[in-house]
Amino acid sequence: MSKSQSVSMTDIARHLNISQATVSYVLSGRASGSVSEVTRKRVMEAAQEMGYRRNRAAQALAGHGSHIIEFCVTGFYPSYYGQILEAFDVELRSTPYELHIVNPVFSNEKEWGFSKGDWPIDGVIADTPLPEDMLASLKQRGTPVVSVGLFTHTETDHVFVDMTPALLEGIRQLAAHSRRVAFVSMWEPHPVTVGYRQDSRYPAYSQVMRETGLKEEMIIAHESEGLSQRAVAHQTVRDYIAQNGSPDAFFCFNDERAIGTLAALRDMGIRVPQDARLLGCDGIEDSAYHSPAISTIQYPFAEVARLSWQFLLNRIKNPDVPLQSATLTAQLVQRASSAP
Amino acid sequence: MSKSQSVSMTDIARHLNISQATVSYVLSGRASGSVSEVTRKRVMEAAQEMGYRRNRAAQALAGHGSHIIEFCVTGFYPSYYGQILEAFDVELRSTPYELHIVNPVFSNEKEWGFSKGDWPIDGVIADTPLPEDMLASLKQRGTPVVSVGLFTHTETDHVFVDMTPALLEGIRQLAAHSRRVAFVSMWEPHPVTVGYRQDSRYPAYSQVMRETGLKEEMIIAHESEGLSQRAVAHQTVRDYIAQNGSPDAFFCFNDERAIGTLAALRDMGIRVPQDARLLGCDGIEDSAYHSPAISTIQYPFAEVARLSWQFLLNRIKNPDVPLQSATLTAQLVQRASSAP
DNA sequence: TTGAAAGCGCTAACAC
DNA sequence: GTGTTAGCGCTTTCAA
Repeated sequence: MSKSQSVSMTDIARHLNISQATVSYVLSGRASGSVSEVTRKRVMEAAQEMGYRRNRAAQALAGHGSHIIEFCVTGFYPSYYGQILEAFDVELRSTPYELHIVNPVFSNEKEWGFSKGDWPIDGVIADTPLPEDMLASLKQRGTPVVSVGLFTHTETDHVFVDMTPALLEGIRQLAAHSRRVAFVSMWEPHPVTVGYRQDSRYPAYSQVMRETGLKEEMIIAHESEGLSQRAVAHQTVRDYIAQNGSPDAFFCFNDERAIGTLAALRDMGIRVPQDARLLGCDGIEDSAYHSPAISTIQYPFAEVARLSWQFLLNRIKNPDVPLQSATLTAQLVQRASSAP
Repeated sequence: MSKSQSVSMTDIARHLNISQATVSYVLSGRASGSVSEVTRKRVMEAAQEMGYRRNRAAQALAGHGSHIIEFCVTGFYPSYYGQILEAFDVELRSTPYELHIVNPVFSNEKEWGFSKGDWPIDGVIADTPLPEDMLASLKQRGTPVVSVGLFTHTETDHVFVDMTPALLEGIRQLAAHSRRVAFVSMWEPHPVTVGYRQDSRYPAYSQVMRETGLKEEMIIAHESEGLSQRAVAHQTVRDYIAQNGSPDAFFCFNDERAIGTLAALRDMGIRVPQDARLLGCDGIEDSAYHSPAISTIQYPFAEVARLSWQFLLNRIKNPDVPLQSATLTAQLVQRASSAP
């Protein structure tokens, strides 16, 4: 492995015959008031010429704060991830902080001696529930955590997205004109979880089925190695219909599955919305561009990013503020796919 | 800002009344053969109990290598970014390396004294051309760089994706049955660039227009603040058709613009492929799921990730290997949208 | 088998 | 104004 040829402050100091501390003062701009203009100029020029770049690892080690925000999320694709990441990225653009994306599922594996991502961090944003031990260790060391989305930890700062009202509204509309409303889900119905909020999609679906006296029809399109969510949904729904005939309404766990379902229906010659109606969830951009446009529950990407960054920054600057939490209410977006 | 409460090796050493070096031996697993089993056990247990986590900044500073791979790309969304990022993420999952995503456009701004992303890095993968000065400074310090995709630097290791054959094939097919073939582009035609490869979409389009004697029709759908690529294309193409009547074929700069164009055509009551045919570029997953399915030039995401990671790792381990380069040839994927 | 000590590049308190 | 000095948490000789 090649030795890194970086230019250090010491190099500049030696070159200029001054002390390294002075170089630090100038380059960090911290006590630059107490450095003569002449020296300042010389340092800046030397830094430029010699190609100096700071070493953030050293800076973080010596000083306080790394300006790293660890963003816990389970992938970069599909678009839900892309859109939430983009929203946070935009939010941090005008700050000195930067996103360090970590997948808690894999980073926690102790395969490499220790997990990836053990950088000194100033805070974490969790778009997915954190493992118990990770949460505990963050708490112990006093690292600010904001948890975000549908599965927020209730004991950390959080921005919760409440889909229940929109979910009930949307599924009720589906049910109002249908005999069979299927739920294209990701999982079998869940036992109730603790420590963070329960996913509200199945409960909402189940409630409406009870209200209307319709029978629950679960179509489970799991995560699958090497297959996209929409590909799995496509196939699963096609098989399901072949075996069971078609429901006349589909509520899908997310827009990915809604898109896959739409493809399946097209394959089977079932027209949307005339023969079967469709409701997705998340509000990724794609849902609006399909034909027919897919009705969905709109996740407020930008607002989530804005608010949670505000919470996090607030706590970084002032660790002792009381628990910050907010609830954003997702909206039902009616489009052609669910028109009665 | 709260003082970080982390447990250090020194803490463990003090607790166990041994030297910090020994703790390092055990915990890093480096010279663990030469540490007694008893000591090893005690250290491991203490580390566990006290909640030790390594400090990668310190590790990187003291040792060699940070295991950070800087991935230069200009965003997380739309899906092209998501898919390329996901492909690399998968590739690195089984290694101790991790991706640090940096947008060279913004990271290079010197607004905070220095740019973001000045971490010690073991290598960089560039999905977008790097600014001259960044490239020079990487070269100077001997950091391995692999440049990737359609705009590869020719003087670094690179994995180039050649779209030209597929492009020519696709556009020729479009032209063969049409009187007006428009190019829904991102930019006005470019002057020739140096140092890295020229984008081949306009040249291919232009060549086919010359071959067939058809007139070039450029529809420019720029990047636009706060509007997605497909939204801009949607609007731009709609306006264009309203003013100029409709071409009977559209070659689009990427699938995002193809999706936007498809929406515009739908708005205008122009049927695809009967009245107008459509060809996209990139091969993002979405393109396959639209109706009609959109023909496209398939970017080989997984192969690019696999090959370029191989190149990079190779050079990290052996800095003096001769220039590594490969060309992957993109394939035309014919789907309903361009059926004659 | 273990410990002492130097040093990675930087910050920050303090002395001159 | 500028230099001296002591770390930050870790790796890595070199001695013991």
